[in-house]
Amino acid sequence: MRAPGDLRADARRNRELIIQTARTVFAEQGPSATMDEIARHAQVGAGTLYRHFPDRDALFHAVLTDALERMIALAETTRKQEGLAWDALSRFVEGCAGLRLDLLISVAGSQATQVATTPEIGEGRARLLKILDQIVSAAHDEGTLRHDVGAGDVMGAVSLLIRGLPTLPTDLSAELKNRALRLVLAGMRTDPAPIPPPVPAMTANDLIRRLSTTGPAKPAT
Amino acid sequence: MRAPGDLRADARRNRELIIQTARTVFAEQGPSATMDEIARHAQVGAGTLYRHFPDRDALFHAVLTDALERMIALAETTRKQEGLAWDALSRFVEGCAGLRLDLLISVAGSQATQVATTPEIGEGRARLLKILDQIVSAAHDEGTLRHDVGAGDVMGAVSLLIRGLPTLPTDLSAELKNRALRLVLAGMRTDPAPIPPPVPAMTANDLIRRLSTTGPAKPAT
DNA sequence: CAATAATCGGAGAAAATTTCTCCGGTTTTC
DNA sequence: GAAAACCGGAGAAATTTTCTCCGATTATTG
Repeated sequence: MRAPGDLRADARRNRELIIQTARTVFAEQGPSATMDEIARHAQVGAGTLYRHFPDRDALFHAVLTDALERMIALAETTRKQEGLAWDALSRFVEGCAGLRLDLLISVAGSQATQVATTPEIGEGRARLLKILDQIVSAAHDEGTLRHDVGAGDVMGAVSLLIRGLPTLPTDLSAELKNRALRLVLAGMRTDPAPIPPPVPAMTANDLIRRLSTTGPAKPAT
Repeated sequence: MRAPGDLRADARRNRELIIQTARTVFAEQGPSATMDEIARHAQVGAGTLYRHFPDRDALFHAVLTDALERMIALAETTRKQEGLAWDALSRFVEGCAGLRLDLLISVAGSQATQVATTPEIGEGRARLLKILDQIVSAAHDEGTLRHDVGAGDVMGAVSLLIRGLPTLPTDLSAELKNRALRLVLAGMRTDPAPIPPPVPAMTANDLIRRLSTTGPAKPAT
């Protein structure tokens, strides 16, 4: 017998799937992405989406909460696991990119939706920024992070870059995003990065060539 | 007597106003921003908008062409005026931010709209990237720009950052964008930047405080 | 393995949004 | 100061989005 409030296995799976999918869709399209679009991306019927989340705000809130939890977990993990604060910081930033933990942190601060002003969300955000602040301070003390770079700068840069360029082919968008992220990290160091990774440059021709291939994945009409 | 095709003074003014406004709206909301929204931002009636541009594609094309021209002009100017290629590069990047010459360059390469595949646009883009490539090469030779950073990286970073975070209060969005831009530029240097500008860091508390104020400017309902 | 209960998917009506025209009023030009 | 060109925005038509309903499907229990 399942306790009330427990979901059936497939229901729980779907709920999770929807949240994860919605995060990337919200991240790319902003908080007004349509419900049907999210359902389509998650390959789930509209009914399923609405059963789990009565309206956009409910979904948005769930996504926000989930994303915050993940980011907090990520920040705490890296802080504990890495000896050097700098490594914790860069792993956090890269982790955010990998998980597509997105601009949500900033959307959460705006009046874009009612839900975003929830005390719960504000609290989570404050908690995250506090941890990030500790990492940043440690990196300052350590001498690896520029002193004119704060936790707000880190969050800001992540929020800006993480979205990618949804109108571009997916892989190109991802690559440009990662390269820009690397540059930001390099720019945050006091010294030239110890191992400037010898990735070849993306030249004008590289870009042009890859722009002329197919566009972003479009849902079937 | 005006030649046919010449517009009356007020018409020309409005046309220009619409293009400039549409650029920032497209940049923030993507190529599917609604016509009415653009009209509202430009403080112009819908009729006026449609008289000048029969449909979204026409407007989008005009915006794209205009943006390309400005970017090309900007690139050429900085290249001529600045002795150091690095200075030309950073002035170009900052100029793009200031003019909100935006992700359009990348949208132009996708299949987001039919119009984006126009030969005219592709040609302009290639021209811009060629100039940028020259600046980048010069900066490489000069020893100021990392060799693993190409013109594609510069364009990519600009496109990613320039959009800002439209869901945030305008001034906060602008500041975060500018700070991130500076970090990217710093990250592109071979050496630590000669004058690491002593702007105070944006701390976690700074960010939280400014997130709790009013959201982005919303049009009157 | 069957019975049962919960969940799924998607068609489609209702609501909301967007497009785009039309015309009375205003501004520019000669 | 008259004529031609342009402006603005109300609102009908078209499109998009929301959200419900129910037959089909899938998980769970004994």
